[in-house]
Amino acid sequence: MDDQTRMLASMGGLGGLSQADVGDPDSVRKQQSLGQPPQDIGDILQQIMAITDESLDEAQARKHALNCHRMKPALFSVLCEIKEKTVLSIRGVQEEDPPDPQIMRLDNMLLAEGVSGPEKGGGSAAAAAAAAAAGGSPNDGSIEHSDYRAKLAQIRQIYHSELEKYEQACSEFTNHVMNLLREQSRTRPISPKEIERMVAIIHRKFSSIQMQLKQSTCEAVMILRSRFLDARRKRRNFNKQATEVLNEYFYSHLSNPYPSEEAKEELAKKCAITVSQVSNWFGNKRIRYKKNIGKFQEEANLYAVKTAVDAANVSAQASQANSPATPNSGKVHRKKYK
DNA sequence: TTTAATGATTACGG
DNA sequence: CCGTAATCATTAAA
Repeated sequence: MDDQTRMLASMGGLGGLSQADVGDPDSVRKQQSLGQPPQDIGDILQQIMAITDESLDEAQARKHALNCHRMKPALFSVLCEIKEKTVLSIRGVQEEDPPDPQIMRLDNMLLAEGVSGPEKGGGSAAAAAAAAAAGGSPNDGSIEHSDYRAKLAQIRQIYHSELEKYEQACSEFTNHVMNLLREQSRTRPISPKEIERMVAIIHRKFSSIQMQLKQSTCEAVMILRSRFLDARRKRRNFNKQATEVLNEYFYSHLSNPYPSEEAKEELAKKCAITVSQVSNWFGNKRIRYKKNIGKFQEEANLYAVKTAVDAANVSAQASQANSPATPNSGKVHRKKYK
């Protein structure tokens, strides 16, 4: 619109309103070559320039009259041509820009998270894949997962409704502007091409607004993911029996508390946790024990006598060739390593 | 509500 | 990848 106002201004500057040599010499020459007296052109231009000073009704009538003037098509095309030359530099600046990498990244992510893209099927599948890929716990994952899915669906719904709102607003605005420009093209040199360009500009603006929506949606998804998929936020202490098994192993191998992969697997099975959880536990235990042996002395003694008792039981049972009950007696595995 | 315990993650070295 | 050490975030205890 800037160019249009400038156009008017320049016309006003050139005009002198009643002079015969109004406007670009080119245009005058063209008009003359069409066999029209220059005075006619000047008169029309004067009417156009004066239109803003008239009352609304007068202006309306004047516009209609001008639009029906026999000179209108020729004058219109000439003015459009002049204008095209004037705004050429501006138009060169923003041509078709290639797809913004930023928005492509956002789009890809939204698609991957199942926020945009096809309907529910794809979405939940993506969510499931994401949850599984994060090394989810097979245990209580179902509850969290359904919760996660519900939240994701909520985000998706908001996203889509917002998107729809934007699109509607965009088309509404576009229509409005198009109608306005079409109406104004009765008295101002606005070519269809220019209207097209304006529409493109509007779409660009709206898509940049949409990018903000996508951005914030992505953020929301990331937060959601970190809340539900980051196990730190959903930590559950191991149950009593599991820590007992782990501690038993730890204190009975205090001189070398590094379970082999095999041993880890067995411990994991016994404790109903994953191998990596066993590794985490031993890592934490070792460092914390080392850091403050005194604090763990009591615990160490406790498990020492425990294993001693167990050992005694085992030997007693072995001597009796009997072992039906006591499922939780930590069988001391003769380890082969070292 | 403050504090200790605890499982998980991260940074870094081998 | 495995381990250590520091740190985070949550849970249980005070």
